[in-house]
Amino acid sequence: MSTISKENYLKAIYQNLSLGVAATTSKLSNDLEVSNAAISDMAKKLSKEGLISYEKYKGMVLTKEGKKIALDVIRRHRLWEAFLAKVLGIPWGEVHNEAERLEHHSSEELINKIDEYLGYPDFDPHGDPIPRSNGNLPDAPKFIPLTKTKVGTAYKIARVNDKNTDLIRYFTKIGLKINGKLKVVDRLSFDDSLHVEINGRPFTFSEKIAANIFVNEYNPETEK
Amino acid sequence: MSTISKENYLKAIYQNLSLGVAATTSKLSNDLEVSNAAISDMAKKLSKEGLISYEKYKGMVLTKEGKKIALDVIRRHRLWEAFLAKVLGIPWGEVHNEAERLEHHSSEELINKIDEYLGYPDFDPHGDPIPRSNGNLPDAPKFIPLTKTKVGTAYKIARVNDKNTDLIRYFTKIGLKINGKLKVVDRLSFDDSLHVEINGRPFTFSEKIAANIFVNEYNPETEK
DNA sequence: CTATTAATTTAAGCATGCTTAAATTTATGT
DNA sequence: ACATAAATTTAAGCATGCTTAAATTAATAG
Repeated sequence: MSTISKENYLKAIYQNLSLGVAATTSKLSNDLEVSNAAISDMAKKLSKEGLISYEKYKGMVLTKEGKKIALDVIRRHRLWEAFLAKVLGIPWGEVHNEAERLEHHSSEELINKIDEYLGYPDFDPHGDPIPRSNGNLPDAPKFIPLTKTKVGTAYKIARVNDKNTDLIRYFTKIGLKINGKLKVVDRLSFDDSLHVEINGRPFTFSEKIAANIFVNEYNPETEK
Repeated sequence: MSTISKENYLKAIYQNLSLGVAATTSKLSNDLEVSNAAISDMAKKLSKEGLISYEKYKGMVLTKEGKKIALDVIRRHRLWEAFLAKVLGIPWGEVHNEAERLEHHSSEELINKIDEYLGYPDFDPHGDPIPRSNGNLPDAPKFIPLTKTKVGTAYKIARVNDKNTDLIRYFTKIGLKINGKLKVVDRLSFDDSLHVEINGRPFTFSEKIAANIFVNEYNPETEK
């Protein structure tokens, strides 16, 4: 049987794997803020239930069924984020924490109603793609980490990491928003910090901040 | 510390006491669908935490603090019901089950946003009063159970029990709605079944159904 | 290649909130 | 009043999902 805890484990495994990061015991221990022993324990259970495949000391991979559950949890999470932001005007930096709890307590019918209400959106307020009810992700260009962009080039801001409320508040403050334009002015090789321009104003991002921002090619034709 | 389970116990105790029903072990066991032993167990814990006062074999009473939590859970429940019905158009018979889960997973900020969005409503879709954020209940005339009404009199439908989806679906089907008019035509002494008129159409309610409907005086002046 | 370090797993234990079965207390009928 | 029934509590046990500490396996440096 699936529980809140198992949903969270599956989601965390999915999110690591989808970023190309191995779902190891220590990585998950860090992500989920529980001990290594707890991860090891749960890995056995999820494996026995056929939701992950797991060999001792080797990390975890989702089975088809495990992936389906993970995507469903993510769907619920992102739809809640979009819904709360749109209807209640909750700031995009704060919807994550609410969604983190609500995602485990909503019927499929409720989630589909929210989806319908929002007009079947493809992305949540942070630019993350929302899995459809059939489990597919909408097509979208692959996100480019701001850390890997070219100096002198303009990009479209496509996604920010949804997990840090304070950082997103700062983004709001400086006018950084999804689908906005960002120009990479310079990158200091000393610390990989970035000089960028947003709405004509200059800002400097540490590498750590830049790692939370993702962009796409900027296409002046399709933008206003 | 308060948990989902404790919130549910406190809510159930409150709801019994507010109907003038003693919060005994067996009553709560029935309401919460757990064993008598579980109730007994929890009674000790809640008592130790100062949320109820409890003497063995004597039933439970909420302390001030326990009542505060109970009212807060009820507030969350009823605001969710109102919100889901209004925004998503979820039928009034179905919002209860969703609210039953969401009530335990919403921050105070979220609940207050919902309250604000709805314009600080006094009643939920079933006619139940919504506790305010300060813990007070809105003033309202006391509900009269349909079972205690006078034959030949017209009443305003004020509240229905929110717990039975099927029954509420039936109410919808026959045009029974909150604030609607209902005339008591006859009561059979044999089984206390009621003949009523709603929108000019006659219906018969068993006593069991009537016990789930509550009314107020009908005032033709204030009604349209 | 081996010693040391890092990562992971196993073992034992704990809190929560249930269960069933047995014991106990309270209520009821005559 | 007193036997019986009903209600309640106690006892023992279980599943979940954690913890810390010890044991084990894998990775890495020299």
